[in-house]
Amino acid sequence: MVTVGIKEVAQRAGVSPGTVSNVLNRPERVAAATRSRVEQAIRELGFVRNGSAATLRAGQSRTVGLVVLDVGNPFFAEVARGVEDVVSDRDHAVILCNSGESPEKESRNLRVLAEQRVRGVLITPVGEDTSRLQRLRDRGVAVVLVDHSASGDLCSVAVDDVAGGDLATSHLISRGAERLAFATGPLAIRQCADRRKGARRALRNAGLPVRSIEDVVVPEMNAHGGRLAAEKLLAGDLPEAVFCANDLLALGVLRTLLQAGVRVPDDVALIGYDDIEFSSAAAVPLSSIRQPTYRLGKIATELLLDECDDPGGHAHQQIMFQPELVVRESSR
Amino acid sequence: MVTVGIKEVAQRAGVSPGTVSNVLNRPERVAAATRSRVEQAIRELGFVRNGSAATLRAGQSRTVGLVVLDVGNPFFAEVARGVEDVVSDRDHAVILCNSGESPEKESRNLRVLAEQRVRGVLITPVGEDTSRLQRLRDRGVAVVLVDHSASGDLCSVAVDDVAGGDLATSHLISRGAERLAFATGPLAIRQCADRRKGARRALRNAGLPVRSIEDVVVPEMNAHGGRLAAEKLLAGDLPEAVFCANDLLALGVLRTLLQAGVRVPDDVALIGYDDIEFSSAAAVPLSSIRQPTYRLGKIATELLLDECDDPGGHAHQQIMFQPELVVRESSR
DNA sequence: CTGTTAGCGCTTTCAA
DNA sequence: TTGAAAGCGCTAACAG
Repeated sequence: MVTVGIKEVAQRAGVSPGTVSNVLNRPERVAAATRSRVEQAIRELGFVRNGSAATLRAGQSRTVGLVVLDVGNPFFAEVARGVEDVVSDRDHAVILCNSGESPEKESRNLRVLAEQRVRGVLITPVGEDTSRLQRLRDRGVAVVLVDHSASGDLCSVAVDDVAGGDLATSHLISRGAERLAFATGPLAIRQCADRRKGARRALRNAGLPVRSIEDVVVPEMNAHGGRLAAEKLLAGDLPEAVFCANDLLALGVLRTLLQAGVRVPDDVALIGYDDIEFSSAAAVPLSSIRQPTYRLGKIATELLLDECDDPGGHAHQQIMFQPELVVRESSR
Repeated sequence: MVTVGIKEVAQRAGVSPGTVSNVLNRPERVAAATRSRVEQAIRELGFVRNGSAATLRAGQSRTVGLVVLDVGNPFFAEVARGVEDVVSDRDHAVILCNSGESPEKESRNLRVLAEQRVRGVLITPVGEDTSRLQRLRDRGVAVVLVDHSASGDLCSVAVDDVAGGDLATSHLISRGAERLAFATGPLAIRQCADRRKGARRALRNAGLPVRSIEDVVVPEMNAHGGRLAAEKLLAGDLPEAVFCANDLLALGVLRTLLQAGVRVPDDVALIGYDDIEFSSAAAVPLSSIRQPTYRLGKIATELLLDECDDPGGHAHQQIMFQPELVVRESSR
């Protein structure tokens, strides 16, 4: 493996290394003839710029870090797609890290990213403590929170879960429901708590008492959790409508209710959250709340790169997206 | 933003920069007392090693590239999780790239990875042409193919789709089916073609004529495609069993059949492919073929890092995982 | 418009 | 066991 650097290219093109660097970084400052001679030499030698050397010298890289709670989760996978699209358009690269909801892993990730001298970090932080992020910023690394709202000194991009809870619940109420249930994972999860808050707001706005909605908390937010929730519901007086904190839960509820001979939506109306691809294919197509997941990643990245490109003129923004109601048969 | 490098640490600890470097890279060669003094200085100053400088000097980085066809696809998201876990255990980082099935984007990705001087690249190539990869290897970058099998001069990790097709079909036959359908996306997609091949092999092995299975090709491998396929089936003589090239397709078929009053599995048995999380939550829980997706990423990464760590002693391996039959009510 | 030059921060011999 | 010193390949300021 021969090493072909800027020097070899310069020699072959009969110019100095500085000129090759200019062709690479500021082509407009090089005479057209010289430039094409250099470009040809680059092609002939198969030269590829050494990014480490460039980063070292220039003091900044062309990479950004992305730290998510779980890459395997379609929500974050879609966010990652948005991030990658923007970053790749701007000729940068993404370093992907998975914190797996562990603060220790998150810290390790952040250290690796700091070592790599990423220009910025997109992160869904594990807890509420953002002091680790503050330290990063002190090092000159831009930070944007994803799916988590910041408080003024940081950019953030999130989706309004309270509004989503309100949207779902208002919809059920508008169909005539007066006795509701909220099937959810642990309320310690911010998303669950916020969606519940929104549900209660909807009740108040409709003039219904808060006790019109019953919380059904299950440990896991998947289909199995949904089955559990449905079993609890079946054991008592069935509500007229059920709002589930996510679609997986809703699919589990749906299936269990149908098996018990309950008709959806005639006996019980149902709505989920996330609008995952499969929801429309459920036994009864599931109403849901859709989040602009791809845009979350896209906008967050644009914010981040803007901050990097103009650290002085940059004003931090906290962007809150509004979720969207998708009505299908399960609550028609 | 003050810059704290190895020199500042050295000064504070009263040692030379070389010793600090040794503490970082070969701590066993440094006297315990000196080492802890240096470690303390590192902590006090909040020193973080400059990865670019290290890479430049050492000639190799601690990053690997991952190029997938679509990060948003749960299959690749799960592969990415496997990759990230291993890489992070070995104190490396992943640079994530999305080719979006475009050869141009793939080339750009590969160039960026080459610039970053990644130690190796994990890739699901867009086409069958692996010459671009060969060029990478000539540069000293290790390459492992993911979900695509290589031919001797490269490592690869894939899942045997022919075996999967055979497994699914043999299962349906063992239930007594003699008239089958194969619902699939375009046969130009390798996975579809291979699964079909497996299905036909199963027929032969069972002594059934190849015409016992009817191909139902639809343009999109999602729930909508499934609906289309089911409508085609309903328009003719219903088969006794349907094998779908993926679960999304199968869910669409399932729903459409149920709506038409067809009982599953009594009238028509059904099996999908991929065993996505939602399959078990379907109106009729869906039988499927499970692939070791996470392991695919994990093993591929281990192979890659092994090759990097011992380029001489490394023997290329082509690993083919066997998929697994998961029987649920839809074909019970 | 092009060439010269001085490092960026670190690793790694080699010598002490 | 530790220190001194020579670059890794590139960029950017400056001079010509």
